[in-house]
Amino acid sequence: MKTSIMASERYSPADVEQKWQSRWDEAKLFEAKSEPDPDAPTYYVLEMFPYPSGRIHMGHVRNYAMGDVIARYKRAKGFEVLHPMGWDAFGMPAENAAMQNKTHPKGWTYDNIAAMRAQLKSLGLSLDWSREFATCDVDYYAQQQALFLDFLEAGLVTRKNAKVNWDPVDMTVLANEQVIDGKGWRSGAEVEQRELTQWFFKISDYSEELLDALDGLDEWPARVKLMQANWIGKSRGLQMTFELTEPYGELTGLEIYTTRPDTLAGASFMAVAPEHPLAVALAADNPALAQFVVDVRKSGTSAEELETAEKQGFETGIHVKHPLYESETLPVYVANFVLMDYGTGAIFACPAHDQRDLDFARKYGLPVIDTFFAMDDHTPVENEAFVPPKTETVDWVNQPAGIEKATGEEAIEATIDWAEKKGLGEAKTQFRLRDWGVSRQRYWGCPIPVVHCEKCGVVPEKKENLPVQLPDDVTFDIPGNPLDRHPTWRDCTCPSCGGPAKRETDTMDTFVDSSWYFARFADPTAETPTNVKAVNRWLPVDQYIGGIEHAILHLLYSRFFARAMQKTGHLAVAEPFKGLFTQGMVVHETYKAADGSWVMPSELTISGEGANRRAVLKSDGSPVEIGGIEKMSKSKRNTVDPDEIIATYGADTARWFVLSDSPPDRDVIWTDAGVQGAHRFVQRLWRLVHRVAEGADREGQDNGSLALRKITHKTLSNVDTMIPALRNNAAVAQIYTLVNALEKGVDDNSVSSAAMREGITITLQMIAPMMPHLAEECWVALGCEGMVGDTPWPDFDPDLLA
RNA sequence: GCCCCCCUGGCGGAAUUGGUAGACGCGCGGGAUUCAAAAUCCCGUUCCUUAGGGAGUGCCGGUUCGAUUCCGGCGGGGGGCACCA
Repeated sequence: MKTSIMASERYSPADVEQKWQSRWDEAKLFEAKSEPDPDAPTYYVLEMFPYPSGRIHMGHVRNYAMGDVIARYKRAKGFEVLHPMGWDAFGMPAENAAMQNKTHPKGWTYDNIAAMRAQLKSLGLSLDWSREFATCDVDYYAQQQALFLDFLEAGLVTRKNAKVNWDPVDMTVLANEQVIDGKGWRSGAEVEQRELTQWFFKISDYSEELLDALDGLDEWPARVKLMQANWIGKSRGLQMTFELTEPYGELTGLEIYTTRPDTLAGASFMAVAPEHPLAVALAADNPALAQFVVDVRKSGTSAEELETAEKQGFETGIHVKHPLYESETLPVYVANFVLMDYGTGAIFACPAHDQRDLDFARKYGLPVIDTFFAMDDHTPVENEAFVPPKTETVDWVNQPAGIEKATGEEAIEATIDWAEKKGLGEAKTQFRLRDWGVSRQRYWGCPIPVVHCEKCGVVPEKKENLPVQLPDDVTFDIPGNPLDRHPTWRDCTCPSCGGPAKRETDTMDTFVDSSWYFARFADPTAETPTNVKAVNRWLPVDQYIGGIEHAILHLLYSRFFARAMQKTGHLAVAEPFKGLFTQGMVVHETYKAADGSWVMPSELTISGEGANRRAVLKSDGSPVEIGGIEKMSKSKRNTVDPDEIIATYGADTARWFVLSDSPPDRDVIWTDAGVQGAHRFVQRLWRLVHRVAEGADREGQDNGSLALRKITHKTLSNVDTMIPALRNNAAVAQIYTLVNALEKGVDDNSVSSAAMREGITITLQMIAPMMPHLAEECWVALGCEGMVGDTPWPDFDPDLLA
């Protein structure tokens, strides 16, 4: 059957794209085989799975288009490819929607998934939909509960008290970023600091390993590794005890931690955290101190508040001996700027060399000792502390270890040695990384599978009793966790003594759900968390792609989880993601109407250019201010709906545009002109293919054939290195150059039909990962065999590269 | 405050290891086609210029036969962490 299409006819994506999506489906082209050829190399490409908010946005289009290029390319290269999709489906938005719209989180979530699945399918992604799951599927969270129990048994989970932000109206714990100006972001209620017993994963046991193993991740962006290293925050210092001048009860000394023992000679006072055992003990007998502790606690823990919070202290009347000068003593304060959960919760303060200590010293009239550097231009410390440089050599005076000329680092090491020899303290490595608190006082999450028994205490649920399933009959008409007030759900039998008991009503942080989903994709129906054989065949993920905003939490938690799963026998590898790529955002200009409201791009007309660009409302022609280029967001109304773009130009144009303009790790600016340019190329290629097809039997003069073949193979060689490096913008530019040459060859009839056909065929194979529908349709128009999506990647001829 | 990254035409950006700066696209200018438009095609497009050239990758300096690329300083923009002692 031959369809005759005139070269003047325009390519119509609407007619074509769905057809090819169905054909790929029918051929099960993208399903990873369950019994694969053991000799075939495997490749696991994964994009961070979406939260089912309701509709996809351009960021999704970019993310999934990038992954799809790799997946289709590797497939053509002969790899057995796993490219799955799922849904990060638990979380607060579903509950907020339930409260606002009187829906049920479950219905809301699954409706959203259905809508977004259809949208994703319209993009023509080479996804293995047979492996799809949502983290709120009972089958998934049941296995997550099994994992939790295994972790608990392996000593990777602990239960302890933690200070949290408590919203007394919504009756829930809030994350720091949900506290705005000391008030709950939803309720507006004054947030309280509460101490609650919470479940924690002991990620801090792995601080050293998570840090060291970063070195081995050579396919990760250096930036992400650095951010994780900073977050883990390893520091070396001295832990030492300052002797009290007279014992307080049992206590004879105050243990502190410092990373700058070299500044010991400048010590002027001591400070302990309000939660420090010494402070607590003193407060018991001292109402003024007790009141001080309460006052200090009232202030929030958010970043902004801490930044502006003034240093506050309470003089305890207790003193310690100065370790260097027998005759001197140092007063001990309780201070709001000392953190209980870092180091020992107590510090020695050296105001001359630490800004915080200086601020405190000036406020409370404490001495500032700045005489122990023989700096040439030594100026006395006033209101700015002098921080001794770590890597520059300076002259020291009165240095405890007797140092005279050394860098800060050398001085620190020498002082630690000195202190160890004198028996004052010992070298100690501290990490900033804290244990991961996973308890959430929420309904729409994975129930923590433990039981509270009056007789036995906290008891893990038995595995055979899993899953602990969320009840469907809950209401959201009053604040708080519906699980807490459910009439019967909490009632259960103690797995230990068989007596009556109550279920834990906290659910897990949704970051837990996303910390192992990549392993579940290897066999999403396994009756254990992972099918060990399958998971070890596919993992680690060869190429993981997602936003930089997950550089720390999600990626670090997943790295911890892989280790925990390794320890509990669910996984063989410690690092889940071999290659990582963090893509930039899709950004767009913003527009503001005269009344200050944001205006959507589709509501206005733009004319002129440069300084003369003007925007007016389509409705009434009133002027609109053109604002900055920002991340697409609903609040700024600068979004472009993928559905509309697909309806107007087709999925291929949208994909081509987000892949072409900007380097993949940078932001791409969405512009109408850019999309039209991308679409212009779609039509150009379509016309070119037909001109070649129609001229197939016409012999060219052939004097341009060799030159064209050289360009063809050079382009192929370049694209072949650019696609695996995700340098799609560069690959696109290469393809443009080739297409320009092909058009020229057709125009001046200077190329043999064989060389022309080779050029156009290779072009189609190169664009197939990016614009798969167009490539298939052109493939047919040229009369090529089978589907281009099922055709091996072409080899370039090295002889033609010179 | 600490840590890190970036800076190339009107715009997004190319330039494999230090070797022809500005590929490719967008925009813009001119032209062709058209009754006209859309669509399409062709030519031009870093700046200055006395038309022979000259300058040029944020600025100043250095290394080098040669620097967008390496080193030092300054300026501008962006990001991460943050009372972490």
